[in-house]
Amino acid sequence: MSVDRDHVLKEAAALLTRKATASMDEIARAAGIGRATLHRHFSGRDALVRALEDLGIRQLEQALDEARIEEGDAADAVRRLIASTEPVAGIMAFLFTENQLYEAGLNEGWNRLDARVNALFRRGQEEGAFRLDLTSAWLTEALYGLIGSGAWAVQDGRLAAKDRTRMVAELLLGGAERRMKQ
Amino acid sequence: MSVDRDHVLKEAAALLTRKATASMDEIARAAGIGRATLHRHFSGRDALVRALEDLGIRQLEQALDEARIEEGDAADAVRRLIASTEPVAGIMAFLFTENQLYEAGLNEGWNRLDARVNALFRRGQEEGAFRLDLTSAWLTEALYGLIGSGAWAVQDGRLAAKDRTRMVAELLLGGAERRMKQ
DNA sequence: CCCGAATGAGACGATGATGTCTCATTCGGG
DNA sequence: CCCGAATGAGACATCATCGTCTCATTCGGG
Repeated sequence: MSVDRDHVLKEAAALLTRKATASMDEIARAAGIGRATLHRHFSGRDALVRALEDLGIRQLEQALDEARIEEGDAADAVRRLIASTEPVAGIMAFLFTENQLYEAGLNEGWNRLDARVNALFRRGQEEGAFRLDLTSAWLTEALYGLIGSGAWAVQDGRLAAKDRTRMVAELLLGGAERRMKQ
Repeated sequence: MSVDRDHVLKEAAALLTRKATASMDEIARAAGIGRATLHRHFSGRDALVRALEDLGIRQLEQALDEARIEEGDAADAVRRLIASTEPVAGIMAFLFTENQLYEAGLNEGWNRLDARVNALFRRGQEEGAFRLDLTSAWLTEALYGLIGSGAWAVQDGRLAAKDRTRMVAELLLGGAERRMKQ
């Protein structure tokens, strides 16, 4: 009987990723519940989006932990990170575009994640694994962008789901890694 | 007196890229005209967005022509392409996300552009300049995504405008180019 | 089995955006 | 200079969505 809050959020993310202007009624239908019930769990659209942000941040943070990005070879850490973002990619794609639309640097948790990812790329640069002419800020930005692109491409059938991790990782790292020989 | 249609579209694109839900009134103000006048030129919001798509496609096509992507070294062609998308990057970022939201493969002009960019990457692969394990479809997707990421990063001040072309091109090509030595 | 809590369906007023319209003003070509 | 075309401001009805509310129904724990 009781509604699974996280399930609702996941359905909402999936729908909003495709159609950012979806109405509360559409979101409710997509989650398989009534509009009234949706309002009982999220006081309004803003609250829903904020909860969505929280879920995304929580899950991405979990992905960062699982990937143990602070350990071992930086390039491998990036590969593990991309692999473990697999189930979060949809929500990330939504939040990534959403964040462009509103003022940036607003969310505390997001800044914390950003710093962690940034640190990973900086570590890679300091260890000599990553190029220095591409800033770690840009590499971070590119990581988000490519994960989003990958998620969309999979969603629209332009990319096989099983290839997503490899395609994103190979493209990003191929550009980020320092070349032995040009 | 007469309103510059393209100028209105550019202002609209700039605003909508930041705030996709901007009202017709906001768009009109941003373009420096009255709401009534905006309606005189674009029968409705849908018509405006469609005109925006046309402008973006037209300008991107022009960028493809200017870059002469069919000529010379494929990697250099990609660099030229990214460089000449500089002034269109904002609109592209908007259209890229917009296209995710609506059903894909709908627009004729867009498919034509897609085919051209795709052909560029395929040519690079056939000429041995690009890796074969990353599909040309994915490289195309990644190009759009990185251009969008770059445009947003510049817009939000996270990336210097003068570095945009190089950052996008280096990251994309570094990943796309076949390595002599791993 | 039974009762309370949670849900779905739908009505309701409020709100904001839309598209159309009018009218006074302004611009620019002839 | 003058007249017509284009514009800006705003009024107006319409429409979609929102958030709240009610009520019948259903689910599940005790």
